Amino acid sequence: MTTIKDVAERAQVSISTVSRVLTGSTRVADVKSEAVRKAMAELNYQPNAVARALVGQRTGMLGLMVNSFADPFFGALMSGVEQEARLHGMQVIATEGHHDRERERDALCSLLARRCDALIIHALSLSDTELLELIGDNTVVVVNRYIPVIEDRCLWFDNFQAGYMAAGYLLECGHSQIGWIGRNEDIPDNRDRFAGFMAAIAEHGLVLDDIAVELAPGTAAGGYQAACRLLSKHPKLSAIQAYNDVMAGGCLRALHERNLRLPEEFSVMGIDDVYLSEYLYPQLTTIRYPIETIGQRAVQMICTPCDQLRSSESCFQPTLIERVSVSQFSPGTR
Amino acid sequence: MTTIKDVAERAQVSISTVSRVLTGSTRVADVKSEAVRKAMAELNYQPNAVARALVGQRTGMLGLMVNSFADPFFGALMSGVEQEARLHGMQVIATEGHHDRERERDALCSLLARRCDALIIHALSLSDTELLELIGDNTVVVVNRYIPVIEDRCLWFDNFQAGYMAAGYLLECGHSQIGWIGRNEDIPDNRDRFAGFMAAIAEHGLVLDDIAVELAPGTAAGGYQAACRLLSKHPKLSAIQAYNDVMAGGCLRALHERNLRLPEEFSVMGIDDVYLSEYLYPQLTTIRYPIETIGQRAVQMICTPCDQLRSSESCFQPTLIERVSVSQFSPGTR
DNA sequence: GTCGTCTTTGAAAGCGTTTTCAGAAAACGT
DNA sequence: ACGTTTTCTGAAAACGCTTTCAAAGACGAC
Repeated sequence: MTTIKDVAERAQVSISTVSRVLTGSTRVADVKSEAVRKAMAELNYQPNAVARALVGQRTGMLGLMVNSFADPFFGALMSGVEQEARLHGMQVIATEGHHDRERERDALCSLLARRCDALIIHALSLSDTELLELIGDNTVVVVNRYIPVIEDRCLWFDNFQAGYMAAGYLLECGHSQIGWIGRNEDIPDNRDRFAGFMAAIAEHGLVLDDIAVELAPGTAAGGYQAACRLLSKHPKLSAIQAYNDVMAGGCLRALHERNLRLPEEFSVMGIDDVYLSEYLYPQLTTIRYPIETIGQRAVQMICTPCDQLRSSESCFQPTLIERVSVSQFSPGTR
Repeated sequence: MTTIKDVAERAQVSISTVSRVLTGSTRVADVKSEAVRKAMAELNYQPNAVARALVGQRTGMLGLMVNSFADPFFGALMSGVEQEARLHGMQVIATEGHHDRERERDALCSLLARRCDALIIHALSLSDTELLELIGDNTVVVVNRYIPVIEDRCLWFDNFQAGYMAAGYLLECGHSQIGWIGRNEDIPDNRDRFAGFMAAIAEHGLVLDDIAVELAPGTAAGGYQAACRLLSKHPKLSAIQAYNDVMAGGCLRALHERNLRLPEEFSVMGIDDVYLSEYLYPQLTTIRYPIETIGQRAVQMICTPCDQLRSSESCFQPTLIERVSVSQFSPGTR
């Protein structure tokens, strides 16, 4: 690798001068500046970002931790983050937490050891205390999670409202025999969505006993299994609300296998509005989680000076995306 | 940030000694070693990876460039890479190329400037020459692309065979009026898949004129549009082969809108076998592109000493994944 | 011609590590 | 007790860069 020294020698100047034309911090005589530029081009010189980071106390790297790269939800988050990061000249460095305490801890440590200028974290398995201890006084933005002590560094989604809105829509469509397919892991998202869901149900005069509930892993396969159990146990159901779109996808498969006409005979609703949901059949009616926007916003919080950052909500609100998987309840069609 | 110096002072030893217990390179007296360990714990010391990288000429970072994080195909690639990288104690640092020459160049330069120990590159827009010039003598693995000069650093997929296999399967099922939905960008993947497709068609005694072809952007929306055009222009079609699963997904939507019963009345086939395809309705019959495996293998090529690496194919072969979107052609059902 | 003011430059310190080198202390053999 | 190894340790150089500091020139004013 050619270094600044090589360039300096070739251009017959000191390394200080080369550094100056590199950073543009100080005026350099035109002749020398030109010579340096020529030497750099000839040697195909590329400044060593590692050395720069060491002396400048700034790596230009943005650490990002998500559960899994393969999940389209996190794909959207990462895309939002990378786009905005690039705008600010930052490089994303990413790890997977895999919803596992040890992995999340390791991943975070690795990011920290590499001295990222800031971290964007989506962690589910670490406790608030552990997380806070790990991040120390580093600049972070925590997405999809609300931690009181660092409220101003959190961006989260109103999961309660999402569940509430979903149930509300289903009820509005006339469904009263509704099933809930949730995750069997006790994570806040699941709790809040279910709580919102139940709140709407209760407001409507129904009680928990009217609701069929099945839990499974938060995957399509999980959704499929839960739906199968639900359908065999509760033949009178006319609609299912899934924890998220991916589980709803599995749920649809179970319904198709039973040769139900969708949405005429049965309605399904998701939450998240991931990439996938538009291509399911029927296209999934869902609640939008603006995760890409959250990613962009996280980067803005990090890269924009406080005074320029027009303050806005930290809690993102759900919006209803009406596609075709939910229809009015028509008694007796089934 | 606490540095090695702080630890040294606290433990009453020189920084050399601290460094030694850190790296474990030399024996250190038990008393001192213990003191150092204690000091590190008390100060919550984490060695600075930047400084280590500078002196050690090794960053422990694996640069990865893909088209887009949000695309499930690349999600799978990234997942494969990260898993294997973690096994080897490497950290992934990723960028998006967005299928754009400038972006790809910038992304690569950024990775190079950061002195990644190796690069895994998926680039479509850069020419072979440009790519070779950029990478210089860095360690790289190029995925999904064959560059003769660095054949031994390439991992690619037999796209021709994939197209050939797909058409073969469709023909075997009795279809003879087949449509092709391709990408309107002239990329090698598209060319090769189509060439393979046509080769099988020709072997079967059919000619190009028997084939309906429509091109569109390589997205679900593109697939949808192309399918709409195809169906209105060629009413006698009984099957469509799409460039990939995502386009096939859009294609299915067009078919559903026309109220065709699938797969009885119409068959659709994809290529890639991404995450998505299992949850389409009907579940997509496709050709598997083992992209996650390719990602893992790329890391192995980088991290495993040559002599230990049991040599294996650089060209990955497609396999047929029979799901339900393709059925035997039965004349007159439509 | 002398002085003060700018502009431009190179030397050197420093960023946080690892590693080489050589010296001090301990252990060993006779 | 003495020389010879062996073990352990700290000083210092190095990695490639930025930045401070001070010196050298250039220039104009008097």
